[in-house]
Amino acid sequence: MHCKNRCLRPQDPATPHAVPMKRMQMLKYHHPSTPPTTKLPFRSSSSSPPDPRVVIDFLQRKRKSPNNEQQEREKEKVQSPDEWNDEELRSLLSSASFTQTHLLQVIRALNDTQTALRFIDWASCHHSPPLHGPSAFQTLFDAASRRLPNPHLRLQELLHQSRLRGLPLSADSASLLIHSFSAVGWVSQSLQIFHDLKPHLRKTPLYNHLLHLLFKSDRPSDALSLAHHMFDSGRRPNQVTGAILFSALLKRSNHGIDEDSIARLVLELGRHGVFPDPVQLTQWITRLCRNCGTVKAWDLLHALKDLGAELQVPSFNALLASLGRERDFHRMNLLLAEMKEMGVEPSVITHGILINQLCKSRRVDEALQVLDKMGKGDETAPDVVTFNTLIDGLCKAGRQDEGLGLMDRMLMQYNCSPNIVTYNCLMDGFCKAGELDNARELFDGMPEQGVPPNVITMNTIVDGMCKNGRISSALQFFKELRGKGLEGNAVTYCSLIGASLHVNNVTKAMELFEEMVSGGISPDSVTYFTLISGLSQAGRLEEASSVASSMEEAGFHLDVASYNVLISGFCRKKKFEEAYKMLKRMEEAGVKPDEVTFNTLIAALCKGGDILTANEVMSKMIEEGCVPSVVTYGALIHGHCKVGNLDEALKLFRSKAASGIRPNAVIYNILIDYLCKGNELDSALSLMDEMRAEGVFPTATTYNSLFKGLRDRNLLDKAYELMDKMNEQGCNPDYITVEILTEWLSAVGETTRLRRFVQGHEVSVSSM
DNA sequence: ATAGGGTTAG
Repeated sequence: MHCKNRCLRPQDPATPHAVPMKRMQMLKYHHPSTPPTTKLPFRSSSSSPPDPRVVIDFLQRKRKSPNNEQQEREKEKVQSPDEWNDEELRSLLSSASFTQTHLLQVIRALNDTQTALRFIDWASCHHSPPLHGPSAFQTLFDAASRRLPNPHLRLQELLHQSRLRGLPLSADSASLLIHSFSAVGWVSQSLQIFHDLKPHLRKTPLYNHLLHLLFKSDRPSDALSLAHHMFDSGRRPNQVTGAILFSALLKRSNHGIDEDSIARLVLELGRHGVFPDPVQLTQWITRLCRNCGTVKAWDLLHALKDLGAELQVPSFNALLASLGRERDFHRMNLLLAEMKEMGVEPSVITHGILINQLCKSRRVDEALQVLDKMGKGDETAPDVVTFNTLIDGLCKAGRQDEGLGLMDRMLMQYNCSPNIVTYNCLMDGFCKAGELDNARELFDGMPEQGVPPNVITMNTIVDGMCKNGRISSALQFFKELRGKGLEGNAVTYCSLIGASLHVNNVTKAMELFEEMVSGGISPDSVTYFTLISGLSQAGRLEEASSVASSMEEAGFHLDVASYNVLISGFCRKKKFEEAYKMLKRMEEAGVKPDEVTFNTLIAALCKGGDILTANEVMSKMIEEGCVPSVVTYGALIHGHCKVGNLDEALKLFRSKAASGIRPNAVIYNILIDYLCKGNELDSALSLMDEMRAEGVFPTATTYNSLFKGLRDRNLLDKAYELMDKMNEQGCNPDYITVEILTEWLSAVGETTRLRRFVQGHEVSVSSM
């Protein structure tokens, strides 16, 4: 009786000891799915099984001890079972009750792997029923994994032997091997084992282990594919799967991966009842909002809600805040209604988000109403952040006095102490309103309230002083605080530099810049822009260009606005070559010229009377996908006026107005100015009427042009009429208005009317 | 929840 193809025949004369590899790979072992059909003849019917100990002794006694060379050679081969006296071993194991279990006991008890392998091979052929190979190897793996040190090396060798025999791994063997290999970082070996495993043996815990391994090995996208593979093959995730995926995918290091794919994964887990905890869900929502927009986050939240996930206020808050940032009040209201319906109580944060949104939308009174609806003295009571939001809102709406009042109220009615932010907001409000003294008073009171000023406080006041033209006070204040240990930062210097440039004090600006850099404060992109813009406007293009170079050297890229400001500077100096060079540099740097870039060039060309080239640039503008706007046509209209072609200017004005481009005050002002200069005062006046009829309010510039025209013709009464209109309309005269009228009205002895005008009273009635 | 800029036509 031969066991062809199923086992190695011990009597095969060609290969008594070493079996060629090809033959080896043909070895087929007994496998549960392919039960042996052949019955072996040497089964005895009798008696109890022999003591496994006896078998073990036999196996070990009979085993030849091969020399090292032989051992090396034989490693790659399945050991021939011929080494034992076949008949003797057969009779030893012939008892019918010597089962698979006993065989495994024998294998387990054999200390020596080589002997064990030989025995497995023998028993797979000669025993009846044949030994089940995968189980035998599982026994070997199990034993090897317990022996220290380096069980993984022994397991690797055994795995090799198992593969040589074409044996599939049992689920337990695979799990054991994967655990051992992954513990020493053998990721691809672990994956290979998993891959070779029959799909029905790939159980959830094994998936979990590999998912964990892949994340630990910094292969998040592989982990993600494995997870998707898991779901696709119908394997159910459990809580552990969820715990691994949720926490790993929220880590900073795993932020590169596709959010969509993650969202799908979260949903898939949810379908199996595995949900992120409320904190994780909130983090997901925040991240989805930031990276993919609120719609994705909205969908996820609602899908999870439908799947029965536990939803808590913070998750809603995250979504509400993001909807607020997008000004999506409709969805905010829907979500709030849903919360109410689900019985999720809004928290202080929820109310804070609402208040913040209302304030940012300039609806401060409604925000104050929300405050009144909140609790007092319980956990739904407004906190310092709530008050700060409101105070800031009031200040930004120019209601800084009410802000101050609210600061008192928060302490008195809510027992809530103002903090540094409260003070900073209020001081900013006073500074922006030009009430520097009030700001200073608050500042001086801070230490005794136990709220020491910080760098934001300093910057707020420094900027306030700068914006109110008090640069030397600002410098003085800065110096004073430095003496008290407060250090400035890029923002401090930015305010000071910007203000210096604003008053054309380039020397001071550069000095401050030097001081800043030598003080170890790195300029940021805002500082660079401030410098470039200020220097360009001051006509210091060389310096501006060199700052732009340092900006690039510092690793910042110039943005469109920076290039535009430089181009505009060169244009103002009529250095068109330089302007075009800058345009080229900009394009080379990959920054696309925008509407402003083209308008700058067109305006400069028009100003120089080169309408032809201006039109060419406008064609390029359209080619590049930019749409000419009111500003573009305004520049061209100005160009036509400039070269004395008022008719062409009006023609363009009419045609563009007809095609739906609404002229603005600037365009009317240009035309009115040139009409006045061209002695067409009546047309100018009727254009102003038209302007009003179109809903465009005349500005001081409009009136200035007309006053000049009227003065040249000495049309006093018409001037009084306009002065009244100006007052009625609430249009403040600027210094030019005052200059023209002062000169004209004093010359004709009508200074009273001028005074009344400046004070805002009616001037045309002569009974004064 | 707080601080600095935002370019073009009169």
